[in-house]
Amino acid sequence: MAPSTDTPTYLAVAGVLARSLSSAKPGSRLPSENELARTYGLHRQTARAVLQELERRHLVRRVRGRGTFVASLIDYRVGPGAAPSFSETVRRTGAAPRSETESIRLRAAPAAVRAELELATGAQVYLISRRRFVDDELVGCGDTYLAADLVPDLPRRLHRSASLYEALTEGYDLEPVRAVYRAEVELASERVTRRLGLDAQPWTIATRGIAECARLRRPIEVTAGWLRADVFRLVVEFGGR
Amino acid sequence: MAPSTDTPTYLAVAGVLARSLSSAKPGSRLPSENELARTYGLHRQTARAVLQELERRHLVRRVRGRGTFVASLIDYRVGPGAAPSFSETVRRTGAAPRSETESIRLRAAPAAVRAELELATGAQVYLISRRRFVDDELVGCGDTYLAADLVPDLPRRLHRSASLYEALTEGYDLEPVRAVYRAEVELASERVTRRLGLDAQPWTIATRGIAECARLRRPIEVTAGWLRADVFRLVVEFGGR
DNA sequence: TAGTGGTCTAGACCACATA
DNA sequence: ATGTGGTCTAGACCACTAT
Repeated sequence: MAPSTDTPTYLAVAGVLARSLSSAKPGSRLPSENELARTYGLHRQTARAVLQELERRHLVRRVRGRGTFVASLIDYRVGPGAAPSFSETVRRTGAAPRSETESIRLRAAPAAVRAELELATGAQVYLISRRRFVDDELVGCGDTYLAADLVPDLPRRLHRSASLYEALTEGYDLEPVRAVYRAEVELASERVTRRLGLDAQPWTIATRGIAECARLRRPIEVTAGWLRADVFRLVVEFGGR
Repeated sequence: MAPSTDTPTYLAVAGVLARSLSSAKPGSRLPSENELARTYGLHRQTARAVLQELERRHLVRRVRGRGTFVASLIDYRVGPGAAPSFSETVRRTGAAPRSETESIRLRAAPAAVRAELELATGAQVYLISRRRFVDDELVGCGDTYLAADLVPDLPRRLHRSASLYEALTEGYDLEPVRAVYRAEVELASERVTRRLGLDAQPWTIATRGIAECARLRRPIEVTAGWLRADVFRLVVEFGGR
């Protein structure tokens, strides 16, 4: 409240709140902008700056009409051994992962995918669009391209909330294994922003992978995914342990 | 200027500027907040929001008293083969890297470092603090711990702007090779924030590595580094190409 | 309907960099 | 001395979510 030194008021208050947040329960609500302004004797815009600073640090998430809530970062570990699994990553933190198939569409393979899957010109692929949730909060989305001839009748056999991996292994005897994997931190495109239900383009962990089937000795799927970078933290590890 | 639709003014103007930025020369100056307000007929705070939005997207960097400047992101590629070199990474983009030794201090090894370097209790290490520049802009900093017995007389033999790697290979016949490597995106600590000369804690790519010497068959150095995430972009790659 | 966060204007003072 | 970005108050309207 009293800016005794040169450190700005909103950073001072943010520091106070930040310290108290470390022991707060994820998902619990913070004071609103108006409450904060009242209790610290600030203008609403200054109180707002406090909460925005906490949001910038990924300590809270704010949603219009509802409030400001304590966030908890999930480490998204990437190593030479294995590409990370969304569900396992989330479950390890004690939260509840959920994946939902938005749509399954049959279409001619785009050129890039055709090259990666070693398909002939005009070959068809299934494009499977999915959304990822943590504790029922939408935190990511992804697309998978599958050579259509390998998974006949897929739309009927993959239901909305089923695991794609399980469908492939158990339904089609395909055992996808990651051959190429790439992850980077990037600003969401407008399309991904819309899919995530956000206004402003969020930073994301963008992944792209090609999986092969050992039995068939050929690449069978291409996946691209985006996870909100204010929910997941990219961690890379080589060697050690 | 005219909010014909529901998309806010500051995002509309930011979109216009963002498109024009893709063909702008990195380092060149954007209009100031006041100029922007004048040309678009906005209040200064709204013009400010425009430039802050561009900063949030890492398209520009702003510095108090000087102005807003076009930024250029540098990919910081990490793969199973090799840990990236700061200098090579920067040089490949056509920019000018520079590393500067801030200080070299002799001290008892901290417990964590002692374990990683397999040193006896009370063993001494050199702590070398360095700063990283791109085109004379401070973009990172780092610390290196070296077992003191391996590099006698180091403070006199490593000058301010020399390469530490070259000093080790040519001056001491040590050939450090990365054994363990870890990179993650994290908010800078207050200490790192100060070293980077910033007010607000920036997001950084934080790295930590242990290097061994093949000849001696033992770990010889521990390094920790922080690079501004609005200057570098973390990219991880496995397999392929 | 009340409360939340999101946007915008008006106007002020400040610290800092440059000339 | 001027211009830059950084902070702060005052007060307004809006869209969205809950009840």
